[in-house]
Amino acid sequence: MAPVVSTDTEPNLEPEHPCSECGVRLLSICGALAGDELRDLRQSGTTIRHKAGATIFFEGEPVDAVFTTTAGTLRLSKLLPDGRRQIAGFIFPGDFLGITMEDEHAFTVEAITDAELCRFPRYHFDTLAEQHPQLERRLYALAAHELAAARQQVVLLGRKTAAERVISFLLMLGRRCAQEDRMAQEIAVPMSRNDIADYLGLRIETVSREFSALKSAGLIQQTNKHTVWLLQPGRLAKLAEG
Amino acid sequence: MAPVVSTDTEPNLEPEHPCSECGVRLLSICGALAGDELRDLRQSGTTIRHKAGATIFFEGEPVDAVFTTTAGTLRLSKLLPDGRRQIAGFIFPGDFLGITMEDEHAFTVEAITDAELCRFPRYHFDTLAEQHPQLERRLYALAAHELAAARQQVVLLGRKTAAERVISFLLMLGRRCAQEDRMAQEIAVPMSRNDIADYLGLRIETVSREFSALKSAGLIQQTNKHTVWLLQPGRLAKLAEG
DNA sequence: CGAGCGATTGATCGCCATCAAAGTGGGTGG
DNA sequence: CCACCCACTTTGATGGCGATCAATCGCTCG
Repeated sequence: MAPVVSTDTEPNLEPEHPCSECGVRLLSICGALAGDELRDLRQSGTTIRHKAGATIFFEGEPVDAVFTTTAGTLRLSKLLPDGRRQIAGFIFPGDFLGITMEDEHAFTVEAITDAELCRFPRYHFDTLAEQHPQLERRLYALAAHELAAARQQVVLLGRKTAAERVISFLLMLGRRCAQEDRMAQEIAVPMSRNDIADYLGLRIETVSREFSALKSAGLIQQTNKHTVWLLQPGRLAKLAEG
Repeated sequence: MAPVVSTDTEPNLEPEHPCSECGVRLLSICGALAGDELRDLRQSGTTIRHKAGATIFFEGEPVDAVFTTTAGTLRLSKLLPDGRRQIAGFIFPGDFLGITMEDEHAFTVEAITDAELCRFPRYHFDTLAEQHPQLERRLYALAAHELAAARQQVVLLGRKTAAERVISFLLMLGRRCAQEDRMAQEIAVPMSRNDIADYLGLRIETVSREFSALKSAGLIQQTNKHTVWLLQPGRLAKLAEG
């Protein structure tokens, strides 16, 4: 969710080290480490792969590991007893998964697309964090970022109209792929209408209608269901805030 | 917002030290420090008082300080351009105010009741945090806690009905004053109906109606507008989740 | 080509917002 | 001490946005 903090310089790393090829290392938690510390972390970590739709962990399960996402998109969701579902956030490559002090997961995490993660046992990760202030600092920065994002979502859900929610959502996705604010921007929308609806506190039909309205207003354009062009980012940004 | 982490032992502290009398020290960020470090922090800090309704800082202002709340209740809010307001959270005595990596405040903070805070210049606080891993760790724990709370609010706003929102809100307040889960529990509700409405993503009339409904259902009881008894916590808890 | 699932579009409903008016209580000044 | 005021709250009547119900479309895969 958070457009993650990046480091300025590439720490030394022997070329054959598997993490050296990791495309998201510098974006994620691992960027805070180098050399021996990274080797420590790596040795405790395993790469896990999940098919689209698979569950990484369920709400209520014990928190015994943390993760770094290296590929794919995940969703963080919660079910009410009667089946209503709310998605609290999406997790993209480079995002860290494991900001909590609780013993149980408060949310379920599932793969939206095929996904790949690095899994680190929690006890080992906690120890490492205690030994490396810069890692702890990075964790704090990530937590602060996630908190800001969650509060933005609170504003969206509490006070925005359906149209504003959908536009805000597209702009948020756009910010992730942002290469200079281009006039027209192509953005990937890996999640289904259902996921979007459950993220925005709407029903699938409403999301669909809002997409259609944006298309006929000439504000967006779609080639297929998972690719959207933002045609007028400036106007969209205004509309997103009411 | 977060029922804050507490330490087990009271660190040594010379009796005449002003912080030694601080009722919330052990609950807040300062509990991570003792002796010289606490003196450092204290020397950089000033006590500030605000009347009910006063603004501590506005959204968009530079973040040049962090705060610990020692008395009173604050609200964290954001205005949309057309005047719609969303309250992202309430801040109670002991709560830390300043979890961010941004240069500008994302939210406005105002005093709901007369309030008292300890104000610490940011540069000094950041330096102190860098020098004291246990302080950084405490900050991380607080951030993780706030994140969990914010995501709970996301679920509330995205998927709960008006009745469920009001009940969840009362239970959240109840958890703050929780002395054993008593059969009937008295809770303080320092904020106005308007604040409650803007927190729950509802209008004031709806909040009022839901309070009335809970009263006639025998689930709560009110002596005055700012005191509520939870008569059947168990049933309320069930109703809060749908 | 047909089955099946997700997405779209249309018709109607219901919850909560909005509009309106009356009630309540705390504070101030006479 | 009381009368008045004003802001907040409560209650009632109506309306609208988004949910729900329903039908069709369109794509993917067998």
